[in-house]
Amino acid sequence: MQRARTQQAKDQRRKALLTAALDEFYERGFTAARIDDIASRARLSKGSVYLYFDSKDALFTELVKEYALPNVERLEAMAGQAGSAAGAIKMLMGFAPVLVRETVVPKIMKVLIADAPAFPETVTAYRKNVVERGLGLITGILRKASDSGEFQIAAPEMTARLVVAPMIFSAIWKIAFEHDAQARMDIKALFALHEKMLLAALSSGGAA
Amino acid sequence: MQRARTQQAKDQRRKALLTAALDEFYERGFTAARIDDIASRARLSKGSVYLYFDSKDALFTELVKEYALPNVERLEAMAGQAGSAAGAIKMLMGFAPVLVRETVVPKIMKVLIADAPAFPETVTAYRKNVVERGLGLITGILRKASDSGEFQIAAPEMTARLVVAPMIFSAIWKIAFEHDAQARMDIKALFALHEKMLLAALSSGGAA
DNA sequence: GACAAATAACTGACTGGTCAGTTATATAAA
DNA sequence: TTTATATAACTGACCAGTCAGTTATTTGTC
Repeated sequence: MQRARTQQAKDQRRKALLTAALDEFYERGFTAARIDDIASRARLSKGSVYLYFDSKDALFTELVKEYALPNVERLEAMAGQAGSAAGAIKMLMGFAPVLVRETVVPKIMKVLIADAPAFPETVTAYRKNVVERGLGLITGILRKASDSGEFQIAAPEMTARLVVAPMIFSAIWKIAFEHDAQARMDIKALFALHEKMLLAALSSGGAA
Repeated sequence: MQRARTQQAKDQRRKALLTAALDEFYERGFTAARIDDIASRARLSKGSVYLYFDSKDALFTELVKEYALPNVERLEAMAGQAGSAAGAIKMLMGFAPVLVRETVVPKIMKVLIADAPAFPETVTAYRKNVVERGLGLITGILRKASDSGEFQIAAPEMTARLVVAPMIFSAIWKIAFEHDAQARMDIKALFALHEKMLLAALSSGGAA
């Protein structure tokens, strides 16, 4: 095996190990996942894993830490661009299928759900830094829209959760069922409908 | 130890083992759960588990099988009573907090999500017999409402998924986050709002 | 009703296999 | 030649599943 001498090369190895770990944790669960398999996926041997991480636990917690933020930041960047709440919702509903189908988010979700009791601090950190922050973003948009008179929204925090719920639903669906091709779902259609119904509800005062 | 000599007593032991297994699988995950611990929870020794079940795997699959149906049936019974789609939705939204807080459904969900890849047939069976059947029930109600002119609903299957999404959302929230008291959510309020917004969207033609 | 024999539920020590983490050795690079 | 990186053989803890032995309960006999 060629050696990673530069810092850059080492970072690359580290990252390869993290994605390998995510895939193994995703497919087998934390306990059933073998360090040996994670190493092979990253084209290294087991011993080398311990050059980059202290333990299996460390692999897990650093994995979540590393993959957590980028997607919220992406979301925040997008939300900043939209002028109205309606515009922000449209943007979000366009982004949702990408989030579910093309990002690592559903995998992280599954891994976190599955092993929440074993890593309570990691889960709490994820909730605060990613979930609550994402919800807060949407809540803020809704509250602003309510203040400006665009919509009437009595409970923006709750409404934000309802905005987000179909994302969780479709991520879970994918995770749990879509290894079976028969169960595939038209996620774009789902979010197109969600957008329509949401805007209809908001503009007819359904959240007032 | 008192012995289970009658069939009834044996059924009771079996059931005790299944609920013990559910709790252990829920808290630790399938692989990390120890048969020894499941046995202790049911006040038996490890060896006795194998008098009632062939293997750890069997414990899992029979567990899901046994706990799956009753809740759909409960739902179907409730849905049969409602006259209108609006009535059915109100009923469902009243039942949802009970389902999330007081039934075994979120635990089963978690266990299934966590170990889906290890038990693909069990998961497929669950999807068909429980999830699709539950969704089908709601789809039917919506379709009937569309036919009778109560609401206009272009895609009842998709709409049904949006009706259900907040149930999954709150179940996942509970599973993942609520070991931390700080994260507790007002589920009743969530479903009250969902009901309002849903009915607003449907009656203003948001799903047409 | 008392006792013995038969039954079957139950137990826990044991086995075989697995796997996280360690370490002695090899080798690429400088 | 020295150093850092990688490897693979190794160790020890752990646990699913087994089975020989134990004992609660029932059944048969007097």
